[in-house]
Amino acid sequence: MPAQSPDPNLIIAPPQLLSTEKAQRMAEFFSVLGDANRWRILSALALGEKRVRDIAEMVEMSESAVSHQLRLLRTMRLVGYRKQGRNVLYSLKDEHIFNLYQEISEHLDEPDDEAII
Amino acid sequence: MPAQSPDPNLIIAPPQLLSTEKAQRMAEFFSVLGDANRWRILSALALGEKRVRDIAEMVEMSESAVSHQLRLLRTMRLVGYRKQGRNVLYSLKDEHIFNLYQEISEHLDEPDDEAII
DNA sequence: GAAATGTATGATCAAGTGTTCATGTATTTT
DNA sequence: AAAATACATGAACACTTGATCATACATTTC
Repeated sequence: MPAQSPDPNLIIAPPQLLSTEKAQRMAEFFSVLGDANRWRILSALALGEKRVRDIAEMVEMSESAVSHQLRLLRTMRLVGYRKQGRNVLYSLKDEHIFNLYQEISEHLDEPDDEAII
Repeated sequence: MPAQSPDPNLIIAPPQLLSTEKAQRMAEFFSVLGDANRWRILSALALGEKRVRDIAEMVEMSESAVSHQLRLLRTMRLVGYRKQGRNVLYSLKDEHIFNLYQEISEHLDEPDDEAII
C-alpha cells in the first residue's frame, strides 16, 4: 500500500506551547533568512554554483562581507561549497528555501484589508 | 476542468537575482519569525484565542513585553485581535505559519552529515 | 621563491533589537 | 467617582548584528 501523501491544505499546529529550546532553534533559523543581503546571495546561488567574487559582484557587496555571510549560510547548512584551485564554488544546498520564498511571497502579496463594509 | 494542484515536490527558484526591494521585504518578514519569544507567543495562540495576560503567563514574559511583541505581530498581520470589555483577545490570523514551522522543523531535524564513506 | 589572486577571519564600531520601567488610557468594580 | 484591572506606549539601556578594515592563508603565476 503506497504512502498517503499529506493534504497540502492541512494546517499542522503544534499541540502545545513550543519549548524555549525549540522556539530558540526556530528563531535562529529564521534569523538567518532575516537579512536582505543573504536573500540576494541565496537567489544568486539559485541561478547556479558561483565563486565568492562573482557573488560579490552580482549583489554589490564587498568580497569580505559576502564571505562572512556565506560562512553563516554554511553553518546553517543552506549552502555547500567545493574548492577549485584558488576559487571556492558555492551552491544552494537546500532548495526548499525557495519554497518558503514562494509561500511568504504570497503572504506578502495579500491585500492589506479584505474590504468589509 | 478543475484546477490542477501544483506538484508539492516542484522547486520554484526565482529566475533571476532578487531585487533589493523584494529581498528587503522577505528579510523583514523572516525577521519577525527570528525571535524565540514571538514563536512561543504564536504557539500559544495556536492553541486558541487568548488574552494578553494569559499569553504573558504562559510564555513567562511581562505583559508589557508581550504587548510590544503583539504589536509587531499585528503590523505583520500574523495575529488578529478583538476587544472584549477590558480584555483584548488575540488570535492567529495566518495559520500558514505552522506550515513553515513544520517545514523548518524537518530541515533542522536532518542529520548533520550524510555519512559518506 | 616572489608577486598576484581568491578567500577567510578577527577586531572594531555603528545601527538595530528587545526588555524593563514609568506612565497613560480604557473599562469595570466597588 | 475612586480604585482596580487589562492593555498600550515611549524612553532608556543592554545586547546583538552586520559592515569595514586589516591581516592571514592558500593557490597559482611569473
